[in-house]
Formats: sequence, structure tokens, C-alpha cells
Amino acid sequence: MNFPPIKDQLDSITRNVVEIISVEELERKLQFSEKKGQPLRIKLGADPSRPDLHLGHSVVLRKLRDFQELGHQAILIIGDFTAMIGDPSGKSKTRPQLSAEEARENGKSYFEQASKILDPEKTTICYNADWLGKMGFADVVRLASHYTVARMLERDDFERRYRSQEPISIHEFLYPLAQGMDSVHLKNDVELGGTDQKFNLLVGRDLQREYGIAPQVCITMALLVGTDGKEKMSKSLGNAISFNDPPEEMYGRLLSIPDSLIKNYCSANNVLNITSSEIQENPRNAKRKLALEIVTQYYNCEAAAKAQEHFDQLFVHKKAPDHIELFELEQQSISIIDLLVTLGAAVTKSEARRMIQQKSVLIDERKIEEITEIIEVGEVPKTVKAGKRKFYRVAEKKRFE
RNA sequence: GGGUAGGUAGCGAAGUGGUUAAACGCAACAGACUGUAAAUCUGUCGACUCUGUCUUCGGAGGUUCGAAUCCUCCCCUACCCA
Repeated sequence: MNFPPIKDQLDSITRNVVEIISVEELERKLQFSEKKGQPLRIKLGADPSRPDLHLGHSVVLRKLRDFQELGHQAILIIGDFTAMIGDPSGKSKTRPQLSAEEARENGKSYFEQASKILDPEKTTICYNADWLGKMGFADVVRLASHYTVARMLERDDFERRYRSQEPISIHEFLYPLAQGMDSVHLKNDVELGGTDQKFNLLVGRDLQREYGIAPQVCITMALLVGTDGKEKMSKSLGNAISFNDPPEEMYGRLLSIPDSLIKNYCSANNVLNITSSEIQENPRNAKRKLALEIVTQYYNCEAAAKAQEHFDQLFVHKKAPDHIELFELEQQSISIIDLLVTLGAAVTKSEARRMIQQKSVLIDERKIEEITEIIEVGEVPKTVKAGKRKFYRVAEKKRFE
């Protein structure tokens, strides 16, 4: 197996990373791999409880891709075991307990999405239930004895929660150990993660050493800031752009990022054809280019161009989009409130009422003024606009008798 | 086991017998504005058969004309002592 010169490899690996612990060890590992003709084993952990990848994940996935291109072995490890345990602690009750099947299913979905960046042919996937699930209580106790409470509390989110008197369940201490056990099992040379994973990565490194394995090099990548420009990108904060977002959605959300983030997004998403002066001179055009570029990455040129057209039509020219899915109603007539709920424009009738009172509902360009209005549906489709972004087309369901 | 402080709408957080469906902040939704789904400003923000009615303040009972607010029991969280 032939690898590029070590200097070139280091150049590629160090690009865009925040920290490497340590560079010297990495270099040594690269030398060793060259001498033996053996690829390095690069580990990336995936959380299958939320198999919804967003641009934040792409940063670290792209780094894994870099390693693949250098000829090293990418190992995507699905944390199905930990997902099955779930997290009963009060603070994160959103984390659901998954069944084994769900975890596998989500893991598959994760892999499919990750394949938009990784070379799926050259990616090894494994499920950590395969080895963690076989550990007995005695094994767990032995594992836990390798770490102290004080060291666990060094992790800043534990420390913060401890100080502010929020609950921390014992098993949460076990999570980093479980993740570290993965490294012991896989004997990987490198583990990748966001900067928030630094602690966990270091636990893996310590444990490998404890178990007599060459400790992994830890590489951390910057966390991408979300579309709000403040918090890190995360699905639960609603500031994420997902791989699976439809092109229009993706494009629109990209245009909504604050101008100050344009440069950050360019480098994080590997968009290299936008210059700093371009951004300075005309942020709007730079952002349009960025959005076009990223939608192209995840879909293709045509989809991106269509998304841009769609956006311009909707928000620049403020017109309804050309293609809206037709919703067929059983009834001939329906109250405007029921109609909005049926279409999904409003969750409750109160919400529908509010929308009408706020004069945000239009049917065929006509503003609805009365909440009691009855709509005659008819066979010719009517266009319903609720708020700025929600468009529907309704018609009466044709009967074949 | 003992003690202390807590558990309020999606989240954070006021409120300690009566115009309190519950201040305020965030999120969300709508309107105006804008290159933008950003920022800013304005409004809305439990539900419904909506100028009124019904259900909420950890859970279950109770006191009272009237309770998120008082009493009893229970559940949950943090801290201190053992």
C-alpha cells in the first residue's frame, strides 16, 4: 500500500482542525504505517438516537473523508448500545430509549446520510452493542475502577451541572467509559470528534493505555455555529441545516445566516471559490453563491438552481411557488378554521383563529377577514396561503361513480 | 435514616388565599421593514361550541364562598449530616 509523503499527509490532516493530541504521535503513527504498509484506523462515533445529520456533522465527516483519501481506514461506529440504555436523567429526557431494532435502523440511516460525504465502499461500520453488550457486571466494575470521580468531574459539563446542583446519573459517568471501551476494542490509531468530545476522546486514550494498547491520537474539530449565529448547530435548537432538508429549505436557511458567518461556513463546508473581498463587497451575492454551492454538494446543480428560483419567487418577488402538492378534500365546503387545521397550517383551532385574526391567511389572493367564513372547495384547486411560507392547494376529491 | 431548599405553560423564571390563564425573558407564530427565512420594531402565544365556557401551577385527597398559594399523605431533584 502506497501512501502520499508524510508531510503531505500531515498538511491534509491538520487543515481545519482545532487540536491534535499530539502531533508528534500522529507523525510517528504515520511513519509506522508507511513502513509497514498498513493504513491507520480512524474512528468516528455516531449517535443513532438522532440520525439526522446536519452541516455541523459534515465538518468531522469531511475530516474522516480526508483520511480515506490518504488511504487510511475509516471506522464509523454506531453507538447502538448506549442508545438502548437511554438517558433517564431529568435534563435530557428528550433522549429516548431505543430498541435494538430502532438503533440498528437509525444507524443505517446515519450511514446512508454520512455517505454523502464518506466513500461508503471504504467505510467500516460497527455497532458497539457487539462488544459492550457482552460485558458482564464484573467487566463493567473493572472498567469503572480505571477512572475516578474527580477525573470525571473535570469534564466541564459535569462540573457545571454538579455546581448548579443539577442531577447527574451514575450511568452518565459510564458513557465516556463505554465510548473509551470502543477504542480499546477497535485498537484504533486516531479518534475524531468535535471540540465538545475532547474529554471523551481523552478517556479513550487513557483506557487504551490502561489496557496495554497504543493510545489513540485525538483530533478535535470546531463546532459549527448554527443559523442563529449564536449557539452551536443542533437539531434541538432549531438552528440546524440537515443533509436531508429539501433543497429549497436548505437554500433558504443558508441565506438566513448572519453575514458575519459567511466566511466560517465557507471554510467549514469546503467552499473555496468565494473570496474574502467578494464577501466584503456584496454579502448578499456571496451568500447566494455559498447557498448554491452547498445545495449542489448535497444534491446537484439543477436542484440548487431550482431552489434559488423558488426562493426568489417566494421572498424576493413574493409570489406563490409554481408547484404545490394538491390536497384533496372529501367535503364540498369547510369552515376556514377547520381547513387550516386539516391542511396542517395550524395545530389547533385556536392557532388557526389567530392566524386569521392576524390577517395572514389568503385564498386565491383574497384575504380572509372573518373567522366564520365557510370555504366552498370545488373541483378547481384553490391556493391557500397561511403566513409567509406556507402554501397549499386544495380541491374537492373527484368521485368516480 | 435525619435536616434544608426546590418541583409553575415548549424552556428559564416571578407569583405565597380573590380582576391570575398566571408577570418577565427565551423559543415559536404573525405583521411591518429588508438582499434574506437575519437584525430591528409591533402584535400573538392553554383549549374550545370564543365578547363566553372549560382544563392547568409534581401527584392524590382535604380546608374555604374562593387555592398555584393553607393542611395531610405520596412521588421526584439538589445540597448538608449520618
